[in-house]
Amino acid sequence: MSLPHAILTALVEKPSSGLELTRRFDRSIGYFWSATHQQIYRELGRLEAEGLIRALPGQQPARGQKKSYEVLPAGRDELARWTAAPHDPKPLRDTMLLRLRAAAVVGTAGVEADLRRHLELHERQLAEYEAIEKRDFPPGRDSAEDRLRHLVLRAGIDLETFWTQWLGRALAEFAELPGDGPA
Amino acid sequence: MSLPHAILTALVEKPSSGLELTRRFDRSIGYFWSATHQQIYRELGRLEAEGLIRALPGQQPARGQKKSYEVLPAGRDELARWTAAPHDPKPLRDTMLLRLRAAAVVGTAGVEADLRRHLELHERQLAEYEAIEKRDFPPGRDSAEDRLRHLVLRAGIDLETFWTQWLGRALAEFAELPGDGPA
DNA sequence: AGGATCATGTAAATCGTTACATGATTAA
DNA sequence: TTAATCATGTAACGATTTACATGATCCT
Repeated sequence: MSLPHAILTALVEKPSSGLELTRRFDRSIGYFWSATHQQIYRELGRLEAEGLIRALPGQQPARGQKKSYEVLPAGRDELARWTAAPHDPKPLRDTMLLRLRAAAVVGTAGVEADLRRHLELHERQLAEYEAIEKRDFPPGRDSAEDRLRHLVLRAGIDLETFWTQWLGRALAEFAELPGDGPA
Repeated sequence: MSLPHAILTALVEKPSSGLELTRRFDRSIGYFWSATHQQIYRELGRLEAEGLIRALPGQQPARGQKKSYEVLPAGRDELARWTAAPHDPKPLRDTMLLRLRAAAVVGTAGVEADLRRHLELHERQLAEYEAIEKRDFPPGRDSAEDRLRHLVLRAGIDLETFWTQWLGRALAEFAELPGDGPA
């Protein structure tokens, strides 16, 4: 039940159309919450029906016409309520870890190449986050919003750092391992 | 499409009944792939229908009767194929990070208590993983399977370490922040 | 005999992904 | 004028979650 609140957050930050939201969910928002345009349009419809957002006035609702939304007071209240409410952390679900556990019983053939590919992907992501940090959070300027957003970006940086280190360690292990046998 | 392969991995490690699998998905398997008993029973049915697993012979299929499964050769082949195939890493989706981003626009009231609660939960999880590491992976003994399983556990330990550190930093930020205003 | 727990399922709702459909705008 | 792209959707399916249902076994 987080997608509607991700959209509310994005719209409070800046009223947007469905496609603009989609773009933002591929960039900054997407660093901690991803969504496709199909999810976004469906959810925009629901949020509007519930009276939490509304289309900006002065726009005809024709298909193919741009339609921007803004958050209504009820939407802001709901977002504040959700943000303050306790939520349990979700258990981890990671395919690569599962594949390594599987490799322990069916053999390691083929996994190493994908470990290397993942390492490259995470290194690229890490470099992108660090560029954003340098650009958007220079030392000194620190409003409360800035510090919170910087904190979120730090989580992304630290997580990508973890993955690059762990994948490096995994590849080092593979180098020492015997062949591809099922054990 | 990873749940069937998580179940195959578990069953290759040791043939089990649905409830036994459920218990294992609350313990070791669950450290990187969680599943409820409803998912597990449904998937066991599918895997059996596809001829990848079978009920251990010599058991009547009555309701409420324990029924154990083992992996057939076709199941082991499918698991090896899936393990070797490339998979893209899934984008991050984390509720706490989203809530902090939301807090930047609707105010931080109430979040701090849950940050503290999460910190405790992650500290407990980290302690549990470290106890397992001490118990199951003493230095010296290192078969190929052991090294791979240890690697997976290390990921869990490092991830929990990241969270405890990041949550600590977040709480330190909150201590320096002004009141609960929407910015 | 009765209740707790073990064990296996069913049903319904929501969420997420993939594929497809359709109108509007812009540029060759 | 036609092709590409912008923009908004629909449809279908699979995965996940929550709630409920039911038989078997064990203990008192």
